[in-house]
Amino acid sequence: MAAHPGHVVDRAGGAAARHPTLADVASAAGVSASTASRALRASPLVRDETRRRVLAAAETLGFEPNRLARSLRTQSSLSIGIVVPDVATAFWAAAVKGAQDVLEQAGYLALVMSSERDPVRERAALRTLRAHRVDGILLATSGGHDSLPAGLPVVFFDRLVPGLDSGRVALANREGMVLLVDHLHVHGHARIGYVGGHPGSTSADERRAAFEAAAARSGARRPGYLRSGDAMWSEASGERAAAEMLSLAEPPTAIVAASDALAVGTLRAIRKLGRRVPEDVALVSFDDPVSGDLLDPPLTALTRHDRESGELAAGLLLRVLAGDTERPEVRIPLELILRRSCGCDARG
Amino acid sequence: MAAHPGHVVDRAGGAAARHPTLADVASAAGVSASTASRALRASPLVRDETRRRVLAAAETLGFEPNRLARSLRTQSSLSIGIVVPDVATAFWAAAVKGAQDVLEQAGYLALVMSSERDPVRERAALRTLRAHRVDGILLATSGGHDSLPAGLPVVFFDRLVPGLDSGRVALANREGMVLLVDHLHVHGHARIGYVGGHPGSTSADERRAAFEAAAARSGARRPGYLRSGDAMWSEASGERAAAEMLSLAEPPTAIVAASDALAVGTLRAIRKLGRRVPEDVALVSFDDPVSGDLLDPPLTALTRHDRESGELAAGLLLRVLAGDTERPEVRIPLELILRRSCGCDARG
DNA sequence: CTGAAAGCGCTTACAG
DNA sequence: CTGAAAGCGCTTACAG
Repeated sequence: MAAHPGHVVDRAGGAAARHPTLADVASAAGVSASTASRALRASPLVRDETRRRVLAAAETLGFEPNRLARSLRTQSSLSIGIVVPDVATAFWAAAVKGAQDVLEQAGYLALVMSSERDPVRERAALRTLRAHRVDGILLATSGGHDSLPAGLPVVFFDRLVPGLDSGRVALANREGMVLLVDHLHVHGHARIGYVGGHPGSTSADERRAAFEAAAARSGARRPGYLRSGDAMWSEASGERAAAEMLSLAEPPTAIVAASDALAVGTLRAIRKLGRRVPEDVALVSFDDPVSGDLLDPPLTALTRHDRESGELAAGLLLRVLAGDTERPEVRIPLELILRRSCGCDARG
Repeated sequence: MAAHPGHVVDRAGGAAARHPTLADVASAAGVSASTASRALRASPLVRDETRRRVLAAAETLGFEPNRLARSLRTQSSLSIGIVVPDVATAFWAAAVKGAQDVLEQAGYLALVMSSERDPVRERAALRTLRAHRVDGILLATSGGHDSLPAGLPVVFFDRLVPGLDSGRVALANREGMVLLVDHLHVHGHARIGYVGGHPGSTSADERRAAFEAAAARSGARRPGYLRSGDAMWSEASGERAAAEMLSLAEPPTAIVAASDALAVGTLRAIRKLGRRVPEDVALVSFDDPVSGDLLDPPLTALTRHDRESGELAAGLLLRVLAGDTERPEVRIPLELILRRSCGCDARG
């Protein structure tokens, strides 16, 4: 398959043409490999005229330095691993993009992997990343953190595991939840249900705890008002949880959904039961869903800061790589967007 | 920053601990590096007892073979580059995920980059990928294909450039558009407007051409009925285009939007003008938007096949890498989802 | 300012 | 079945 060393393959043929090497450039320019290397790396040790010759040779040959060889020699891959539960989920897609942008800006290559919420696959991803000798890792963990590479800087984001990291970034889950519940109190609701994320992650646990604390103030806690979706926080699981809650003898008059997908599932459940939002049940969502203002009714929710999560995490990691010894925990503040589903009559 | 060779850094210290090397494993197991390598790679040339000793040594040392060194030596990186306009866009996020899954299944690492729809950045991404010696590329091009690495297998997807590739995958744009327009004809519409994607990409051009051909059959083509959004196919640009169209003296009675974002923008424009869907203007969308069934009104649209695009493209590339010489063009068929925005009274 | 030499961590003919 | 040696493509002290 691959060309045998020394056996040059026809460029027109099916096999890949051999990449020109530094030695090729050097001999074309009539200098040694050392000099060619220095010229390309803009070393001050090389004469201008020489540098020009080397650059010209590199240009005509279409030379692209082999990063693998360079990394091996310099003992630094200039690459960063990013692992998230699922890159195709809107939140992580945006967060990863944000992180990748700041990393590439700084000259790093991002290696992105999905753990599929499986600790085993997360461990496998971490191993692969280690095999590629990444200089650091951005991790939204699904539980594989028992095998964190020792000595490798790791910044946790969205899903935290205090103690083993080089920094942490997450949304202000508690404060955001308080915003939501307090607003429902303003509308006079006392029987408030909760459709939460699957316990075990930072956001699921923090949001739920904050909900319980805030809802306790309205004094109306009922068994069956506290429910959770599945590990994927899927729409379907939110729909199921909401449907069960709404079938109680005394159903809640308002529901807080802990995420966009859960909110959309809840909305679907309410719709199927033939109830109206917000007249029969008010609904607020932690994350603003896609086109949240165009849903029927427009959803009251917290602002999204998806990109920012990734950008901040990448920024922290970069600082650690630069030698900074601080290991801060950063929280991203959220704001309430008033629309119609809570009972407000705000225009979209 | 990096540990100097030979200078072992304290594991507890801030700097990264040196990775154990094959030589470390070999000496721990009391064999040569050659034998250690063979044992780890499951070569039949090594005695069972020896293999066991090597494996045990690797285990205790936490040895993870350096892929960079391996790739350099074997002249095969086992990595594939994927470049798309924007990984944070739902369609590409899903397509990339699909591709990544099949590539990883086959033992490849995916290197994912966004071109931001900029040919200059696309070229830069391709150069980076070449520097990392990827074995092949999956490309949803934004125009940087004048510098395609010669001899490297490239499979185009979603955005095609026939001729220079090793295969192509795209949605059945023409057939899908015909489905949409024909359905509007069924509802009796003769004045049909079009909010399309920015010209220059496969999907924008094919969809528009198909629309024009299909709409011509209803005989009612008006100047001003054919509009385009911006290069990002953004909601805002769709809203603008739709608003202009609806301000015509004789506005269309139905609109076809060439994408989900464009459709959502169009919906927003209609809403702001105080018109009703479908009573005043019917609306159909090429791509089904997120929660399309929960919008007000639920949107008639074509089924999504986001993941599939990536999976098929990756599959084609894998086949090329395995030596297959076919260079097929694959089209993914789309189906119509009838909801309310077209005038049907289907229940969500 | 330039070049010869060593070495990063692997794999793989080659010889035994 | 095992080991010594060469080499993948770079970078960087070291000597001139």
